[in-house]
Amino acid sequence: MACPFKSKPRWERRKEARPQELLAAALDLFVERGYAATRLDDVAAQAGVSKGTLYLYFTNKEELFKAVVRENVLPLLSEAEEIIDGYAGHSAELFREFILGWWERIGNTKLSGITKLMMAESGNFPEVAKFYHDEVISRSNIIIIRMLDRGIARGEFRKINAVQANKVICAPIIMLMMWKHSFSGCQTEPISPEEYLNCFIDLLLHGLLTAPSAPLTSMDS
Amino acid sequence: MACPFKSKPRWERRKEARPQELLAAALDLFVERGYAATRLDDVAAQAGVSKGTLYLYFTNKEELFKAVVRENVLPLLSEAEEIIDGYAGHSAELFREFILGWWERIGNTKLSGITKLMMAESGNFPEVAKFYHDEVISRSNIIIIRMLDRGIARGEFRKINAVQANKVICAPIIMLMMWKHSFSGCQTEPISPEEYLNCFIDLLLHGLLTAPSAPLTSMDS
Amino acid sequence: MACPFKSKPRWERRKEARPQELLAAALDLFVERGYAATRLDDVAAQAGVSKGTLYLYFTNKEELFKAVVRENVLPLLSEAEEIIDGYAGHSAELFREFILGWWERIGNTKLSGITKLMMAESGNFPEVAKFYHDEVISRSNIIIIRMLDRGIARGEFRKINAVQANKVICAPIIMLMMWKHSFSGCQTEPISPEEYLNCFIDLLLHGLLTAPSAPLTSMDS
Amino acid sequence: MACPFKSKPRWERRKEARPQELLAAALDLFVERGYAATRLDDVAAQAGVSKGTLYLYFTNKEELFKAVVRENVLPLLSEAEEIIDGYAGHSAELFREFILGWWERIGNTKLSGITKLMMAESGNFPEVAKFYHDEVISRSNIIIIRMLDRGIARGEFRKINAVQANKVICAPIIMLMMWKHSFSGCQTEPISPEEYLNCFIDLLLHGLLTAPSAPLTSMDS
DNA sequence: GATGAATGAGGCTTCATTCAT
DNA sequence: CATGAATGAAGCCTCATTCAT
Repeated sequence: MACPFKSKPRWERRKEARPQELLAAALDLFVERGYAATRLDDVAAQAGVSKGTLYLYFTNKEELFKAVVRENVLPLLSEAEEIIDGYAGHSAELFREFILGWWERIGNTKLSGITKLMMAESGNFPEVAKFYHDEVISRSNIIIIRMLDRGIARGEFRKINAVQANKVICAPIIMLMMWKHSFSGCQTEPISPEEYLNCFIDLLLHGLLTAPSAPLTSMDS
Repeated sequence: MACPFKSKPRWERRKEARPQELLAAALDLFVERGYAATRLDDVAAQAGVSKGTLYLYFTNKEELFKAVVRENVLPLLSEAEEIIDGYAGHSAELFREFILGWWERIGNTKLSGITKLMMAESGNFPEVAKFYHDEVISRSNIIIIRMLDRGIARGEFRKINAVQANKVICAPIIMLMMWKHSFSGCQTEPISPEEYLNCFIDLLLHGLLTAPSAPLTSMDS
Repeated sequence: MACPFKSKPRWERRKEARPQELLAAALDLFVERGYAATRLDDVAAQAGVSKGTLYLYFTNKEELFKAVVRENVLPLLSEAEEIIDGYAGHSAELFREFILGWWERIGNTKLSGITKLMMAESGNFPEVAKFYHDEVISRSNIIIIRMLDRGIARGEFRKINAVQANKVICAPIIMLMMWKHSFSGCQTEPISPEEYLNCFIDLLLHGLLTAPSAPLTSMDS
Repeated sequence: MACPFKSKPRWERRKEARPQELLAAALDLFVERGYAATRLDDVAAQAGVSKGTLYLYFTNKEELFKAVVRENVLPLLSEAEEIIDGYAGHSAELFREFILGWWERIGNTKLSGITKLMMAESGNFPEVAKFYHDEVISRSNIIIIRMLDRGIARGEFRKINAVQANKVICAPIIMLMMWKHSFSGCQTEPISPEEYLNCFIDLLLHGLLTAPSAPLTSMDS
């Protein structure tokens, strides 16, 4: 939006700036409307260029979307991987920081819309789905499973099935993103992400029961 | 499914059965492809009628969808409300039965696709979203919150914020439905719903930590 | 163009008549402008319908073109095959009748434009080219080769290589069609097809030389 | 191809070589894809310059094409005219040498693609068609007619209508060029140009019949 | 009631040409 | 001279909705 390039002539700077401007516009619109409902005309218009210009930089809609993901999402995964590998404290604290850090950098950002979009439309765009699955979902799963295994190995977590728990734990995180982009016009009392996350962390770590001794034995089956 | 028209002659029965056949076809296709991507041609074709006929029974795509929800989802909510109100046992057991019963009647059914569809496309169809929010989501929330409050009131659950916990608890349930309809072609190792649900119930009730005494005091903030 | 259906209501007759009207319009425009340069909008407009209607009857441009060929060209090939198989006279006379008959039914018709079109654009539309080659060109070649072999077997033609001669003989026939659709605006003195064909038949049967003894021995190499 | 700029420094040579490089690239692509389907981007890219540069040397696509013809085709016509005017032998031998020489210099060359292209697309580009007709076709016709008249005048050819025969004789020559560029992906057994040409010369000179006395009198009509 | 032919706006993509630098 | 970013008209195809019969 801001245009700090006034000292340069309008035209010369474009080669470098255009892709970024287009990616920013594309991110906005993909997040706002979804993949199928985003018209490339509108992306171009929002970036302040004509329809044809977009095709100078991105082969087609699919590649534009992939570029949005590469530009915005993948770096965050790398960052997360590094942080976790270097962490020294209690696994519960790691989880807490991971979840809150994720919220700060993704959940509370336009990027949450990408997650929502892919959950919503992967079925209709298999190529895009495959790309996203391979580049984002697989890596995300590995990150969480690694954290769980770390906690179990250090005796800080109960011995649970990390692969299953990964899915269960992901769910509230993903859902918080989805709610941000679903029924946003309908929520009488919108979710407070902070309270939601604290509630989630609390439940995740302590469970629901008052007494640690479970009243249900059927769980073992 | 049920056919309460036995007393009428066949051709007349057929006439009154039309809406049911259309609703069944619409359910199938909405679930398979989503709202926007479902073509009314295909709905009519799958129901064995012409496209024009569809418009005799349903004003437009939106009303068709609403009718699908009314026909298939709302009765299940009423049923759930009744069961819960009449339950006498431990709240943990109620939760367990609720979750597994939900899986049996919705999650493991085409109906899960409706949930997924609404999460995915509500943003692009505000009218539909409002309808679904008012008729389904609000009522679902009330059901779960009532169960939580019951557990707290009976001293079986910790004193948590039921409104927040509702969201957190819903999340893995909803996500299990979404995964059934997202990246289904990409999953190298598909989720086992049973294991997932057991893991969820276990975590929900017991939490993640080995010791009941939480190592994190920052939770209170 | 003429509309002899006034007694029927406009709407009812369409189902039967539409494909034919569309095929006629498509033939006209394909012949006039070529494959790539023919816009489906124009085909529809010339048939008096909207763009979308065309797609009710033909999947896409390629299928429309194939249908034009199937409707207009293939029946003529069948007819030619029958005539030749039943012919009893001298092979020179058969050739003469074949060529003049071809001129009457194809060359002097819009259909000549199809031949021209395929020669012109097969390279850019491989799928269409394959179809046309398999359905039309191969069969045409077989027809002419059969006539040549017949003449040789009956001692009426010299013993020549029928496969090669087929190509050589086809050439003036095809070229006459091509000229009709190429440089038609440039021809100061347009070709007279009848004179051209007589000249061709004469040359084909008698050759160019005054004396039957060839002055060139190098031909054998 | 030849580089007559050796006396100049390299960078200046390059400047003057630009049009040649562009023409070479244009020839390649026009021949490969046709007139309409050739994109000027590709021409510029193949010549190693930017798209804008192309417009420094050629006003537009049409002028570029004309320049390709002027550069590559017209010199060959002049050469042919000279050879024929200076020929002393039997007209049959002249024809033979003309045809084989044409094959060597045009037919068996990229240039054949120009002929094919003009036959294919002249209808959609009247300006180009007029240019090509005036500069190439008319002159070619004159050349062949002159050879026929020479043969008749010297008593070496039968007294035929040279103007018509010109067309008939051109046809197999042109068609051989067209086949090189049409259905090239479909040909199960591709044409051998040498055999084709020998067959053509043989038929042209001797005709098809076994006996010189024609069995058909209807030819005179 | 039932039909299904017809519509036409709208979306993705291409490419000859222009022009500021 | 040379560049190459930008344009925008145009073409193929889809699909919710209408309506004459």
